[in-house]
Amino acid sequence: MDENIFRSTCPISSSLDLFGDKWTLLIVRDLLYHGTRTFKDFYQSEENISSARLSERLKKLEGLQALTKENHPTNKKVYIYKLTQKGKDLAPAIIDLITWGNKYLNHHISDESKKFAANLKENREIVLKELMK
Amino acid sequence: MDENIFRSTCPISSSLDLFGDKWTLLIVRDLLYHGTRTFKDFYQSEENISSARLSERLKKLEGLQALTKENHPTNKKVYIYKLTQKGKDLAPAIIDLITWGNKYLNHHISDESKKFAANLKENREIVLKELMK
DNA sequence: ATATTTGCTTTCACATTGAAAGTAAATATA
DNA sequence: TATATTTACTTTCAATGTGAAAGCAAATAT
Repeated sequence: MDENIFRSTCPISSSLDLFGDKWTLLIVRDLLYHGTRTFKDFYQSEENISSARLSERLKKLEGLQALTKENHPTNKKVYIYKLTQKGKDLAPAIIDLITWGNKYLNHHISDESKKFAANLKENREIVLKELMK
Repeated sequence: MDENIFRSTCPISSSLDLFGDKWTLLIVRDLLYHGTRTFKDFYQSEENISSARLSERLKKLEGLQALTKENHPTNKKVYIYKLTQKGKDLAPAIIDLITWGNKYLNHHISDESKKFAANLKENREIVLKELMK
C-alpha cells in the first residue's frame, strides 16, 4: 500500500482515506451479514452498484487484505469473497453507523433493519461477536 | 432533508449517503476533540481541506442539524461551530475508525494518536462519555 | 451445438474535488 | 482616521471520480 494516499498521521483520517466513500463499507456489510458472497451477489444488492465500481472496490479491498477471493469448489467461473480478520474488524464501526442511521433516519429504514438495530442496541457485544465469527 | 439522497432503506447505506466521504467525519472529529471550532480552526487542521469544500461540508452538517453555527461573543466576523446531540452520536463510529486505523495502519500513526487509541481500547465507555459530554 | 450465466472491462457523459485566486466585512494597527 | 490584516467565505476551473450502458470471453446449462 502506498503511503502517500494518507493525508495525515491521524487514524480516523487514515481510515477514511481507505473507507471514506459510499461503496466500500457496503461491500463489507454484505460480507458481515452473509459470510461469503460472489460478484453477482454483491451486484444484486439493493443499492445498485455498477459493475465497474464493484470490480474496482473488490480489488481495493483485496489489495488491503480486508477480504480474500477464492475459487468456487465446483464452478470455475465463480469466485467466493470472504472477510479476513482485518475486514471483520470493521464490524464495530459498521454497527455504530447502523445504530446512528436507525436513530436519526428511522422514518425511512426498513422494518427488518429496525429489528436488527433494536437487537444491536440491547446486545451490542453479542451481535458483534456473532458478526465477526 | 430530501429523501431521494438515500439509496435504500438500510441504515448503513443511509448513514453512508450522509457521511460517506473523506471530509465530513473529520469535521465531526475536530469538534469532538475540541468542543468548539471556527472556520479558521477547521481550515488549519493538518489534512488541508480546501475552503470551498469546508464551507460546503459545514453547510451540509448544519442542514442535517449535526452542528450549530453561532456568533462569536465579541468578534462579529467569527462564528462558533458546535456539535448537537445528533453530531455527538457519531462519536462511537468515529472511535471505532480510530481503533481500526490504529491497529492496521499503526506504522504511520502519530505517537499522540497511538496513546489516545491505547486509552480508548482500555476505557471505551469512559472516553466515549468524555467526548460526548 | 447453442443459449445463458458469470465476472468482469471498456467507454464516456456527468458530477465531484482540490487548488488558487478573489471578495467583503470586521478588526487591529499606525 | 487611514490602512493593513484577519476571517469567513465564494468563484473558477482543470483534474479526478462516478454511474449507466454496452461489450466480452470463459464456463456452464440446455
